[in-house]
Amino acid sequence: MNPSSFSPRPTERLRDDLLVWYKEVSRSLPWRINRTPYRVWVSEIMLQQTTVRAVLGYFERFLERFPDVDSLAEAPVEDVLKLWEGLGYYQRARNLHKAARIIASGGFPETVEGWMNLPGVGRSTAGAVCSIALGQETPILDANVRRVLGRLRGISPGDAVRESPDLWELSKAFVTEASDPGEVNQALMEIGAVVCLTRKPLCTVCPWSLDCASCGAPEEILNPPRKKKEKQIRIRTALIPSDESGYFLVQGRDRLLEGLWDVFSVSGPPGEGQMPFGKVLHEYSHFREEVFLVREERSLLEAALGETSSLWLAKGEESPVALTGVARKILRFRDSQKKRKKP
DNA sequence: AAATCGTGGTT
DNA sequence: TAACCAAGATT
Repeated sequence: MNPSSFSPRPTERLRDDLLVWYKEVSRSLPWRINRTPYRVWVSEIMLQQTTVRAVLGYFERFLERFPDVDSLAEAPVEDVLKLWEGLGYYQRARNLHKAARIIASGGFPETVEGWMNLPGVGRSTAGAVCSIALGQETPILDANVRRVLGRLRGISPGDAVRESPDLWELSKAFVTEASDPGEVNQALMEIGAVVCLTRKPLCTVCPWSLDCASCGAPEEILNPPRKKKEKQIRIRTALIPSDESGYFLVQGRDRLLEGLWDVFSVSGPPGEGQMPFGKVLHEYSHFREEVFLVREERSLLEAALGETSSLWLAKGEESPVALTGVARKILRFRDSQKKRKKP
């Protein structure tokens, strides 16, 4: 906490300083250049739980292939997933596509409530789109803003429930009567992304250092350890044709990885007599997976597949369908690769 | 309302 | 290297 001289200025003054700071240091990002509802919406969906760096390339490719909402609506969902391949949280892509078809027939929503009716759009994303693309005084409360405003007012992450009414109200105060509410919201996110860092915030370069209830606070206050839940380990065995000519691909599970393609596998460890020639580890949000790699006669695999719909991907061929992350790891796997221990 | 849903980078 | 983290939404 700040010493006795601590006396935060009114929100309006804080906003002014924030905007001055933002004008000086803001990164030039493609979705900040041309703030149409379509571009802002797509960027906000991609940026959910995803870093700016990871999104940049995807955003450019996506807008080149789908320059407007009509082209997105008309596309098959498989094409959308292929462009999303590797970005994760694939329900975002499916929801984006669904929403595009709704927008294509009914037009873009013009209110927060309207946007929230679209699949994949919650209050924070709706607030971002309405402020950035439509100039409305709509607040946001994403992870950045929750952390920044929580620290400003001394609300620890433990106290700040996900939908803290206090923090929503404070966020609303920042955009109220702002000349460019979208600019304010982006500045709030930006300061969270580059100054008010989760672990070690750069308070010395923060425009609010004299106003912040948490400036200089120890790290265990700023970022208290969360409850750690042990990640369950699941084991699978990927079955790869022994002639090494390629791979059988099958579709992902029900909700997890829906619509993506994976290397044909069975659950559990290799059976008796199956000597794995490799192992691939993969980490998901809430569990980790060990995939043993086993060779089998191609004819045996075809029999095992039975009626299961599958695709054949020749070795070295670029996949025309969207692959899961773990599938791409398996495809990259080479027998020769051996882990070298550091000297 | 706690669980679910991906991935790549950082520490 | 294991753990943590990033412009959340949905059920």
